[in-house]
Amino acid sequence: MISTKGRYGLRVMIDLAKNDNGTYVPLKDIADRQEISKKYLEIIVKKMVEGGLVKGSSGKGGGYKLVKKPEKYTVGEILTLMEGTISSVACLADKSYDCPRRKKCETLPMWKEFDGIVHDYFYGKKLSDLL
Amino acid sequence: MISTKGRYGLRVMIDLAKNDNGTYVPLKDIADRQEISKKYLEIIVKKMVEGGLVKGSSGKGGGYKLVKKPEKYTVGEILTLMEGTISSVACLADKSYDCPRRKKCETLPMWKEFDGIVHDYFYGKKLSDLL
DNA sequence: CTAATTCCTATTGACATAGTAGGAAATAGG
DNA sequence: CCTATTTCCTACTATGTCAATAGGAATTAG
Repeated sequence: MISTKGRYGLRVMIDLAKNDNGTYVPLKDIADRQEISKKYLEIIVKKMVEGGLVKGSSGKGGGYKLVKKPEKYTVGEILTLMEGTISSVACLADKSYDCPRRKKCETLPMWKEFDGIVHDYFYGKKLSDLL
Repeated sequence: MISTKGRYGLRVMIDLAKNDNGTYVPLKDIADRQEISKKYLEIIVKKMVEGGLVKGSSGKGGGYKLVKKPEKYTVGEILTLMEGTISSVACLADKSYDCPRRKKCETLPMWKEFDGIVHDYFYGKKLSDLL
């Protein structure tokens, strides 16, 4: 299940794309438009800055802006950053985890196939597709 | 993310299907084969009994058995019972929830489309496909 | 200098997850 | 009837995540 981090994060990205006029967009404006607490959005946006999705600028006239064009972002990369993983099962979320039942597990192939579908869907969808 | 309830539940169903000889299969055997604590499986299987997926019988010679043929179960119905919902976002998980931003939400159509894909995948997959 | 804004740390309440523990009730077979 | 086996039931617990809130420090444009 996608949490508010992923859902709100995506909405922030869309908001930034829609209100991009070259300058920085203050978080307060985004919070007002999206009807999400600005305080909570700070946590969300901080992650996005750390993950390199957006750029922040302090001080008056500051705010946030996208670092590339909306068509260059995939929904997948945004969700993966915000959620940590997009995998549907713990077995596949941690790539380094080597399950002892890997070979005999009857469900693993299904989870892998499903994960592939999910991956293809979200990485095939661009931020610009949501505007 | 599918929790152990859904993952283990599915494995119990597969185990029951594979070891179905007309009689009841004791949980101890399933726990041994699946390498999952029997105590924990009790919680899992209890849900499956309540949900009508399997039938339980107490006492010596007791255990659990499927109530229909493996090809009559979909993975979707099993996961939905165990997880509560299979929806990827809270907005869609609770059918009665009427989001005030429903009309202007730019992400909702995507979540709906994605949920459709997930639904089709899991409800199109039969328990018998996993044997 | 000031107002606006991000940046940073800490805290909280509620809930879910992944179990464990102990025993009561039921039942088949001798 | 007795016993071994098995489900059924209630309770408990530790850990973590979620969804925030709170207060203030640092930064910067005008």
